[in-house]
Amino acid sequence: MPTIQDVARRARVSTATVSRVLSTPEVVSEATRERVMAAVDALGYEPNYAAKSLRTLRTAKIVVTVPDISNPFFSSVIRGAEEAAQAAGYSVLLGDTRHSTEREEQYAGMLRRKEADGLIFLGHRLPDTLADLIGRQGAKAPVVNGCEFSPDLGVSSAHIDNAAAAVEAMDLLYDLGHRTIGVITGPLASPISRDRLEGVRVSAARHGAEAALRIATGDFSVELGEREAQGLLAGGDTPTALFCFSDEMAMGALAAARRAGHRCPDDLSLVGFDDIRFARYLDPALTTISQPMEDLGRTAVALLLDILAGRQSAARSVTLPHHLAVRGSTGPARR
Amino acid sequence: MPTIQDVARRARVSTATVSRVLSTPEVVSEATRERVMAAVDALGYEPNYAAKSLRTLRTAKIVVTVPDISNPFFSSVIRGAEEAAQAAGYSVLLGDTRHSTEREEQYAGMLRRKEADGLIFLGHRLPDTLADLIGRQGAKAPVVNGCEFSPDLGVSSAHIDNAAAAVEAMDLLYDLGHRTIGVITGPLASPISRDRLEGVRVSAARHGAEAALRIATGDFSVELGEREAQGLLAGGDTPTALFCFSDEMAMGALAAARRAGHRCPDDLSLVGFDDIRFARYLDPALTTISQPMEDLGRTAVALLLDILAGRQSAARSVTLPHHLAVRGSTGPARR
DNA sequence: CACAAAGATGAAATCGATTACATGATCCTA
DNA sequence: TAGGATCATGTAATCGATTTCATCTTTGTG
Repeated sequence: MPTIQDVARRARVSTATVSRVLSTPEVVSEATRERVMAAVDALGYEPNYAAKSLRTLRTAKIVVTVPDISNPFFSSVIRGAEEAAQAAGYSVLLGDTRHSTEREEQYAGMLRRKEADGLIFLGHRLPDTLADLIGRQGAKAPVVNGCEFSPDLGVSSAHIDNAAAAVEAMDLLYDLGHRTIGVITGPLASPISRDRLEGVRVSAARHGAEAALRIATGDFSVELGEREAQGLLAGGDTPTALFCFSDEMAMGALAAARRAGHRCPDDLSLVGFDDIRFARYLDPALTTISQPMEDLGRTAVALLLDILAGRQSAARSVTLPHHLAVRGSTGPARR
Repeated sequence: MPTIQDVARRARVSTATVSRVLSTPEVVSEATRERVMAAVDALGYEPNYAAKSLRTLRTAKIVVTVPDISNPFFSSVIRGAEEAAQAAGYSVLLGDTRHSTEREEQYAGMLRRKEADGLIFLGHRLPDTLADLIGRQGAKAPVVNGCEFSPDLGVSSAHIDNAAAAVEAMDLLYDLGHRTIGVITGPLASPISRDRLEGVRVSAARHGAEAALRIATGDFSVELGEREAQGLLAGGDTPTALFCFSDEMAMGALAAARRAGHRCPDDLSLVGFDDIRFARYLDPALTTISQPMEDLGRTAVALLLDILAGRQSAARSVTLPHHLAVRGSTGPARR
């Protein structure tokens, strides 16, 4: 691999000039510039990244941690993040934490080692390492939350209005005449779940149906969606509608309902959350809250870049629009 | 941020000793080691990554490029890759190429800049940059293919026996009495598609049904699966079974079939490929070729690590086992 | 007890870039 | 035409680690 020295020698200039040609060509004379570029091309020179990074203290990398990359919601958010990062000259270090605190800490360590310039976390847990960092640097800490909103963390974030979305979903069901409604939440440790649950309660209260709520705790996975739905549909006073906090869980719930002999939407209405690519291909097509997943990723990156550029004094939280996509899985309650 | 100098000063030793304590503690006396570690802890020292990398010429990073991270097959492979990389002390740089040659080249450039030690590509296109590298270094080039097998590229790879898998899928359909069978392939530029198509033809020939094959070209996406299925089901001499080269396309095909009034599996049998997490939750549960997706990722990383460790002289290709998961979407042909 | 071997540590070169400062050449203006 | 301003380029310090080689101490052996 040729170094800047080789290029300098070949072009008969100093390394300083080579460096200038590559980063601030306008201060170099036309003739020299051409000579240097010729040498660069001839040798196939590319600046060594580690050397550059050591000198400039910039890595042009951001870490994105995610509890499970094989979850389509997260992979779509990552996709948006990767796109925006790439466009801004950054690359993405992927951290699949598999819900493990230890791995989260490990990835957070990359910031301390100057292995990355910033970090976006898509889960809800803020690793201790980062909490320290935020304690010291406040809003200047290069950390952004990808889709949850926890005002108390003091971290910028991109998210939708989860409570409002949940209200819309529940309102739809009540308007269709449902009374006894089952809800399968995500892990309650996550603010995203708590916000949605809050929305569920608000809507139920408004419709005087709080006592008719049937709440089960899931974890966003298709497996638990199936199991919890089975539980909800087994008891007496069976719900006539189910609201799942993720499309994956709705998929599981649909399978459970089918197995229990309920037809959707005739016997059971179903609402999901996220609007993953497959939602509309289910049978029936899934009514769901549509989140701008890629945009969440892009926005998170934009927030992080603002911090890295130093134009950010307080934590900002951006609320992106969502909408309720009404499809075939919801229908009037049968009496 | 404290540097190795700060630690050395505080522990009253040279930087060489600090470095030794951290990388080869056994050559340092007990007393010194403790003194140094105390200083490390007190200062919260972490070795600067760029400096280390500059000196050692190792980055402990591998690039994984993928045509579309939001595709569940790819995200599962990536998941396995990330896990294996992490376990071996490497981290993963994610390259979502969005099927763009330009982006592929861009990521390949990371190898030249020593921004990463190796690269795994999950698509089928080998960027020119890498072709050069392989031309120069042969099997020692730190490049591995993630799921396609192209012997002519001279690149190690991890994959299943796609042709054999396709034969099994088709045999199942013929054994169920189907004759006119529709096939929705992936892009024919990809060897993976061509191998599977070859398997399809072999099975058809064996059953004397080559003339009854109906072949459409898809791109692995749910959207094209739907459209191509619609086309196949519209013509005269409608197939009674469909074999799709991805579960996503099968999902689209299922939706198209439903819309066209075919019931699955009564009127139309359906076989997918991949066995993504959702396959078994479709209605009916999808019969499909089950690929060890995470294992493909892990194996690709293992191959790459072998190359990086210098214990690899010729390109190796590892064939992992697959199996045909027979579920509800296939049934006897109605006459 | 002398001398070699083994063990522990330090001094300094090195990796490959960037950049502050110095220098020399050219140009313009009074 | 002298003097400063402007422009182009070079010299060398610097970023923060690792590692070779040298030095000094300790231990072991005949």
